[in-house]
Amino acid sequence: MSVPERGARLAPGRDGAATRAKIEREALRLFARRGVDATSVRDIAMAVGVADAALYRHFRSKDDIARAVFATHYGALARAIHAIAAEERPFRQKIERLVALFCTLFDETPDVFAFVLINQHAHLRFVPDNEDSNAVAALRLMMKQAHGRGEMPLDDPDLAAAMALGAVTQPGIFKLYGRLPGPLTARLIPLTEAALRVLRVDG
Amino acid sequence: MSVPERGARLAPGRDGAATRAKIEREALRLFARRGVDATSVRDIAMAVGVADAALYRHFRSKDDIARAVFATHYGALARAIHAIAAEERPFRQKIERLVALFCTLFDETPDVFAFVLINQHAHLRFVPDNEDSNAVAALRLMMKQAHGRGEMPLDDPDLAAAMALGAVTQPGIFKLYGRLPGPLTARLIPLTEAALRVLRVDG
DNA sequence: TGTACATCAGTGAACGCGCGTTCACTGATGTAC
DNA sequence: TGTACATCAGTGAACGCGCGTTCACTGATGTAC
Repeated sequence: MSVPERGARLAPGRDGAATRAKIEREALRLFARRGVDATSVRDIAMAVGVADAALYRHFRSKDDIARAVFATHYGALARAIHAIAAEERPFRQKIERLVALFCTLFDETPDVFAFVLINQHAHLRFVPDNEDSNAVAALRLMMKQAHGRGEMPLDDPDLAAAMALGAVTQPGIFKLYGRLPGPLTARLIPLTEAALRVLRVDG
Repeated sequence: MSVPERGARLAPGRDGAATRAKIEREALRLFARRGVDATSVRDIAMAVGVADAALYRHFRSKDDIARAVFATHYGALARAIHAIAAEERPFRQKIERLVALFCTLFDETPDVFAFVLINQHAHLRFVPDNEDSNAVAALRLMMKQAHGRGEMPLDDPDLAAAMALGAVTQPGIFKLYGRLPGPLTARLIPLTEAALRVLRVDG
């Protein structure tokens, strides 16, 4: 057959795209739990079930793996925020949806949350400052729009974004340390309320 | 002389306590800017102006240096917060003083802020959970007290501490990334206002 | 359909580098008598 | 005060380990004619 059928059986571990995806998945898991530096190339290879050298068929270096994992998840977050910003709704509802997005992200994929949070310091300087790649730029845009439309009184979009973001993510960090029990989604109402009050959008 | 006078001249680099202090100082600077893993023992020794092996006269290992630096500054922060919590004042004023403390800390010693922030993940699990060693425990106590006295309505001290802490520290992180210009002290009023509103202490 | 060749995803072994740490040693300062 | 010894803060060289990465090679799959 010239074109492989969907789901065609290949020799075990011979599907390149699947292996690459598995490398990203296992690397995320290990990076999130131990940190990038404490995770060796051999650790990742062992988790994937291949020899160390096989990783270099899919990525140019260990750093390349870390960058790819970060770009994937941080970019997805940025686009999700940007999509909410672009919706036709009152600002108040956008904030509600945003807080729900963060809580869901945290509860369903805590590894993504932990990895992005801890590694932002290392990677953020290489992320372009546009709303489709940079979650913070997307947040900033949302604040700027809301202020321009008279829906939010704070006139500094960066400060507004920082304060609201912190009020929501810091509880996530506390949860990582075991200081807050239960799913974050259970705190949806107080967290949304806090974000709205920081931004002075309440009544 | 049997007891060295204060300020007595020793042979250059022969004052043990001074060298130890300088190691902690230079290690903090390097750890804050590059991270612990990216800083080698040789880097620290070179910054101090001694041979690598000399560090081992003062610390048992590189990790011991990192732990000492973290304990020093994180402990000082915890005690400062605890001292504010213990003052005889209205809660509102305590929050004002707390936000001022964070802003001053950030503006005057950004290396301390960056180091503690980035390395909390690695060290916090070894910090005891009492108000004199753990900044978060001190904050928690302050929230619990305020709620007990009817000065702050939120009944979950951990969640309250997390949300207020995040609203204030995240702008500091933005400043580290160059997203917020000028000293943080210049934002004292909006930051205090944000913290008070998160905690529903405003009027 | 068969044959020859290219490509692709994998292997195991090795390489060299930088790292944290240890070693034997030095010389200045402190202490005992 | 002088002498003998202990302690302390430093040195330069070396060690071994684990790391990221490279290498030559293998065998399965895809492609051309």
